Amino acid sequence: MNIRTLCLGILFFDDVTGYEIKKLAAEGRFNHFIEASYGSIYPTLNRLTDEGLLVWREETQDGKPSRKVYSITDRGRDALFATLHEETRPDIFKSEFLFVCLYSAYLETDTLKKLVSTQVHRLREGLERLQSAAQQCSHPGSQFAIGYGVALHKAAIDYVNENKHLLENSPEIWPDVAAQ
Amino acid sequence: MNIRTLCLGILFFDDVTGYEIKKLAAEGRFNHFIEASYGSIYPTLNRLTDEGLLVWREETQDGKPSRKVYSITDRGRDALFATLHEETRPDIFKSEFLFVCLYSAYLETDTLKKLVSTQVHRLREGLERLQSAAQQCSHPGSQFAIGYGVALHKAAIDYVNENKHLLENSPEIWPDVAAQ
DNA sequence: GTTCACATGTAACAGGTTACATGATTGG
DNA sequence: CCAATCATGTAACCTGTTACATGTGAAC
Repeated sequence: MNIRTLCLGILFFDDVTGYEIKKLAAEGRFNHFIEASYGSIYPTLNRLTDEGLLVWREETQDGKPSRKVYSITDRGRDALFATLHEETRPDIFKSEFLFVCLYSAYLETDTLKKLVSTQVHRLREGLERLQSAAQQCSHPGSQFAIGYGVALHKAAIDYVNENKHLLENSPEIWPDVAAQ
Repeated sequence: MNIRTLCLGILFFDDVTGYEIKKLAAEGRFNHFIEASYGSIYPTLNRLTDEGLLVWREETQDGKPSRKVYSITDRGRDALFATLHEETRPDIFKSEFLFVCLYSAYLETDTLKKLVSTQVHRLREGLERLQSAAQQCSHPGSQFAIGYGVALHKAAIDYVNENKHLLENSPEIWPDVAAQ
């Protein structure tokens, strides 16, 4: 999913600024399956505007800098839906955590304990973000997508808690540690 | 997880060729959380060799082209373990499937049915790949990592099967479809 | 005879990120 | 006064993919 489609997709729901797109991607209904930086968002918004898929208006606010609020155009909606009808590419999952786990038999108990606790902590944070996003979006597609994330986060937390002993006791390497 | 570390990580377990690294990343114990193309693997192997982290030998085989079999050096192992001790970056999950789901209320029933069946099909394939990898790797770290993937794939399949009605019936848009 | 699996590699390109640059206003 | 939040943007860089280029031998 590229930044271009993300911008169109967010602007389909709401008129927002580049700044807010980053927030929504990090915290809103998109939070668990997409990411974006300012360095990609702002140039993309300008390009989409040049192409006539977006328009913007300047909004002055007191107490805050003025901002460029973008809206999607009819042509923008068409472009979005053309993309939505293309065949989806497979999901991408990358995990440094699991990579390190492969070498658990060769790592110190402290390293492994920290690795696991960091992962569980991140999963719990992710779960909380999802649950707070779920309260803000009532419409069915978003509920489905957030529910998917919740289900996977819960499954991951449960799995790690039930199986972390496979990592942390390494009888081949530290029999004394395993014995305690 | 970059290709450099992937190469070192695979070569820690076995002496292999660039061609096999791609296969292992796609089918072996790494299959669900990493990806790599030849265009990144071959230049990386050459660079790691220049840096003294790998060595290679030519193996002639009858019936097949000769091949360059790489081995990790002591310095390569050191570099790998230095990386394994760095703080892991959070997992990355990207899903065009979930993105499209957000717009379910605006998509045709056929499009949604195909979307869901493609996703379930891919998840089942992924699950099979994981289960066949599990049979090949007995050591604890790999079992943990593969088990994590299995747990998440199963959770995803269950979630989609139990909740796809949220996507496919869109009463706001097609009341007649919802009524049947 | 042509397709498949094996095998290695390059070059152009795409799609990002990171760090930098700027600046207003609020709250501690 | 300093940090944080809001707000926009650029430029250099990095990492990796795609497409191309090449070649062997087996199986059908």
